[in-house]
Amino acid sequence: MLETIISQGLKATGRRMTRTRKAVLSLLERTHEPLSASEIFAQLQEDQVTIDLVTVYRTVNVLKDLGLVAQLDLHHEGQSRYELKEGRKHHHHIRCQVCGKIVDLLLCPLKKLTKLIEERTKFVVGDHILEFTGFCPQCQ
Amino acid sequence: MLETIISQGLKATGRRMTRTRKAVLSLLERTHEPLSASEIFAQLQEDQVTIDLVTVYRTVNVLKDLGLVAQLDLHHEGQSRYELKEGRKHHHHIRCQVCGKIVDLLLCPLKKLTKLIEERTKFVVGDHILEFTGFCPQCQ
DNA sequence: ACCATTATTGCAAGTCTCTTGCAAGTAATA
DNA sequence: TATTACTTGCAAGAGACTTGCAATAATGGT
Ligand SMILES: [Mn+2]
Ligand SMILES: [Mn+2]
Ligand SMILES: [Zn+2]
Ligand SMILES: [Zn+2]
Repeated sequence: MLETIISQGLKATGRRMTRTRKAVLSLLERTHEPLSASEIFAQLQEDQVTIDLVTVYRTVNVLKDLGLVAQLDLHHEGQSRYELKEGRKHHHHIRCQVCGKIVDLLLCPLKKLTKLIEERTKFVVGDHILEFTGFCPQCQ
Repeated sequence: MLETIISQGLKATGRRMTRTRKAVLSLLERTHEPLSASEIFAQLQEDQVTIDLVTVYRTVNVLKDLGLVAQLDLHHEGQSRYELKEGRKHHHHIRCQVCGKIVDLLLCPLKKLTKLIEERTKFVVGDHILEFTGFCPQCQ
């Protein structure tokens, strides 16, 4: 169970499992789009969970430190989004530029390209971001 | 000449070529890395050009509207960067996570993938962003 | 070259996302 | 249950970017 896995990660780094961390985790677990801090905050308010926006930021940063959450900076959004990594593999996203809907692209075409780039640039390639925008079926 | 091309674009949209716009353009023209607004501001100060940071923001937005400048949102940078599109083709970037150096990748591997994504997601794909991070030759 | 028109600029203030300081609250361990 | 130290909420701050407005300057016609 996710909460158990994460409790271990927290404990291993001298941190504690708390009411608010459980609430953020459970929301991320049942949501299938990456959420921004303010969206997490708003949804938890709706769920009658007492939490401060500052705590949301601190919580997603802890989860990111533990490697349990990915932080996405989508083009021109001006805010980060967060999604659970646990149990999902590396992937990318496409976002509708009309309604904002975000869909997982369960692929990554960049393994070979990375090698080519390292040869050409003499960089050691670490990470990459890849994101598509367009019009979703409803907004065409 | 670039300034002539751009004067036409400005005029066609009821805008004017000004001292500050010339200064920003000439800086972007002679710079080979994408610049942030504050970098443009700082460099112009150094060049003895009197300009306000607000005007830099307004200028890059005008140039973006005219399709003459690309706005890049690099991962976790927290600020946008701008580069001239005029005379350069679509490409992507790699950034050194130590020193911040940004290098052009004169390639784009995403033509075929776009078609696949449209089939799978039923989105109409518009644009994409692709960026690599890593360690440049000096910082390894 | 001058004037009238209207876009542009600089300054101040505002917005938005995200971070930090600190006292009060609470989880973990014995 | 008592101790310890991590976590929280509130207030304040930082940084990127935007907006309101009066002063300034580019443009086009004379
Ligand atoms: Mn995803
Ligand atoms: Mn470039
Ligand atoms: Zn990938
Ligand atoms: Zn591309």
